[in-house]
Amino acid sequence: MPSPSQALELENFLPYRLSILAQIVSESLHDLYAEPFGLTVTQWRVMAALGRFAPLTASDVGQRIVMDKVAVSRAVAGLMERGLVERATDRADRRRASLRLSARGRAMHARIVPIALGYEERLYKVLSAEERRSFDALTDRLFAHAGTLRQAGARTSRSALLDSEPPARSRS
Amino acid sequence: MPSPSQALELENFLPYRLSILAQIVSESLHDLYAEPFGLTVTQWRVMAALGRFAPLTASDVGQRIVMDKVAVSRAVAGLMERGLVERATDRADRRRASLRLSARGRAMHARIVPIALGYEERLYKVLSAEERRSFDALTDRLFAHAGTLRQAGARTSRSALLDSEPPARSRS
DNA sequence: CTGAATTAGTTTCAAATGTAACTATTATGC
DNA sequence: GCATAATAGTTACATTTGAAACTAATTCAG
Repeated sequence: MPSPSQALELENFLPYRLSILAQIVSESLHDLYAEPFGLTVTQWRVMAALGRFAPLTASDVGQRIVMDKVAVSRAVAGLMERGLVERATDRADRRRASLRLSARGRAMHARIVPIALGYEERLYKVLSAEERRSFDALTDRLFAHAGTLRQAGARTSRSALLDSEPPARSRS
Repeated sequence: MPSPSQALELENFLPYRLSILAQIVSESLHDLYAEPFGLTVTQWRVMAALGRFAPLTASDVGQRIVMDKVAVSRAVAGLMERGLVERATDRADRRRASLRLSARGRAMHARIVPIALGYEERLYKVLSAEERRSFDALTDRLFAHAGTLRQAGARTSRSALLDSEPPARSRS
């Protein structure tokens, strides 16, 4: 078996494959909540982050969902306009503001979660339970490894996601 | 084991995981070719498609790399300006134009391919050969299944990718 | 304390992207 | 053949997105 890799076979090229798989999945899911709830993908992710991890600052949200602070700021602005998110300025440090879902936001969140989980469930149906675990484990490792590869010579190094631990507050 | 899924754990939610994994991989790769070659992600994908599948029309390219014709048109315009791609109008059907890499384009392509494959190789190093095959097979199935799920109630149904067969020319 | 440096978050401006309209060419129905 | 429809591709406009500048508040050095 000579030269194992000389030609770039796009259809077998991992970055490309991941990209289109992620894209079709993300769009499919968006199709389910966009119209009934009027949320963009980023807005939904902010809501999901707040729904899961109680009060968070905008920066915390950004670290959670791998989104820069500008994107978070805009998504939050839109959500606050619609009364889905509440902001409370931190009295000790008035630069910060902790965010949480409002009652309306929680209600909407509660309606979307089953839709999202239902889609995931349908998608996963094509895999056996074991395959599913295997796939999760493999993506975890790929993700961690991709992060370390990126360190070597990258400007932005914001990583540490796929992680259920909070990102370690800078101050105690 | 009661209610197997009630809360949405973002960090374990497949669409989210796929999305950020694809994002970090795509960005890491882009870091490698963006600066030296001055290509956007879409331009590089067009070049990759042309590099692999000889002469293609703009529509063919779009089907190959899952990109709408406007995006292809713009990427091609940029590539032609730089003399990386050549266009030849089809004499039989003057709406069509077949695209191919120019000599310069082929030279650049030849320099980028090893970089791309090298990145893929480094990324895959975290998996054993068997895990790698397994991961590929699982993504294939997820992809195919995601496509069928999307059919049911989707406006755009452009699928059929991850496939090395050409997308069946409309005319013989 | 006072001034430089940090940090949280927003706003501004430019580039990228998507949708819809448009041009040019070919196919189809009658 | 001729009007209508369909197809390939581009252009125009409106929205989204990202990078950098900016505001406000806090920390840190001396």
